[in-house]
Amino acid sequence: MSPRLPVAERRAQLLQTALDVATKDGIAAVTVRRVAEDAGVALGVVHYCFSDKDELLAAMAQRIVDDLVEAGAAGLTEPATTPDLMTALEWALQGLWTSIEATRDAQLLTYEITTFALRQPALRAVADRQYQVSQEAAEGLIGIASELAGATWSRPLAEIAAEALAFVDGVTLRWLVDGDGVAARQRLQDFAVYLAGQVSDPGPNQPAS
Amino acid sequence: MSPRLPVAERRAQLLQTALDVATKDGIAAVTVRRVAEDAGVALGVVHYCFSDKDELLAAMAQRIVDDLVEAGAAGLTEPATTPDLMTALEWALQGLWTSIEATRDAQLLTYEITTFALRQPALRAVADRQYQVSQEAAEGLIGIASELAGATWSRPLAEIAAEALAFVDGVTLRWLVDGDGVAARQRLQDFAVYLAGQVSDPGPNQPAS
DNA sequence: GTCTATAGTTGGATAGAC
DNA sequence: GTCTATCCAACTATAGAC
Repeated sequence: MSPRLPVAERRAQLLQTALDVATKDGIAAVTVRRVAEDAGVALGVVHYCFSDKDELLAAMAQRIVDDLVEAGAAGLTEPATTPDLMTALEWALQGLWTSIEATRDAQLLTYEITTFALRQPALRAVADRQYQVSQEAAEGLIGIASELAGATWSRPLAEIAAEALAFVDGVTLRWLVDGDGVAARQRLQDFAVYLAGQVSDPGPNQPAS
Repeated sequence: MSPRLPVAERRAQLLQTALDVATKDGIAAVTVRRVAEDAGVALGVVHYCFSDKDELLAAMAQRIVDDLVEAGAAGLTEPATTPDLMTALEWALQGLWTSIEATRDAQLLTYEITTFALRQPALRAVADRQYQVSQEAAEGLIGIASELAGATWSRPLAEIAAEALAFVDGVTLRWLVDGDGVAARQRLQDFAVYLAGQVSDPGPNQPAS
């Protein structure tokens, strides 16, 4: 059925198939059989490319984190005009939310991966790295927003970013349950106001009052 | 091995065993076999008490939610003195955190249940109810704190509580990964400061300056 | 009414064919 | 080097014994 392929290409194909399955039906639906079937290869081919199921899951988790890095970097394009801090933070959070809302299943999957990784000692590093990457992305996003506005934080950027990350996580999780995107956006808006207050120097660009 | 028992008692026993398994090893470890084995009964007994595995899982989710209600109610005891708003909010959040920190596995399980329920159309109501209950608990806790201080919120209590709930969720999730309880407590402390600013009337009891 | 013994399904892994 | 055919373990569910 499927033509003979070098192992590296097969691996990539199977990894993508596994991610498709997980995104669509959850991590519990990822079985060696299901992946083989969806990819159109025999069962054993998966075990030829991945020593066991755990290696496949670890590769999936790694890919998701890598994609996160890429998406985070892509979202950090600077606008032409120079906004005040609150406007910059609103842009950052609303832009972030737009991409979250467009990838519901992928968001749900990241929470599944996190809890899954926390239960499996072998995947502990995956969860750690997931947050490390998210933390860096948050610092990048908030750092750029404050640079645009020329503002200076009154507390370490890392801690500001950690709080923002926690809030976005919580808001996203609730949105996954209640589906209320309007409420989620409003909560992020409120949080932008809070963040904008965490500065020692608000920068040169102040909003018209 | 195990003596004959009326179905209601068996059901309660098996439900508790299932929760113990899930708390210890995750929801994926909850199999009909494992529950039967840990409870010391034959396999079929579980199917006699629960029509199928889904009913067992649904019952587990319901029990967790019920326990949440109970724990929330228990935490709402009023102290003797009358604090200012920020002190009251700190008490509320730090007390909440103490109970979260003491039940790490149970916290992880609630996130697992949430994502699990979101993947299973039949359990959709479980996730909804999980948040409904949490929301009510949050409103209760924050409502009491502000009543103690005699403060009046500038926005609907429901929305204040929703934001606090989101933040606590996010902070807890991260703590599950990085284990940094000190950082978590500090984040909740910062959030208490934010909340204390969300009033139209801070109440009669002001902190000594 | 309660529990046991057994059937049938799905899953992970591997020896060996090409 | 790549893939197929097969094995064995673990699971859910039920028919029927006590």
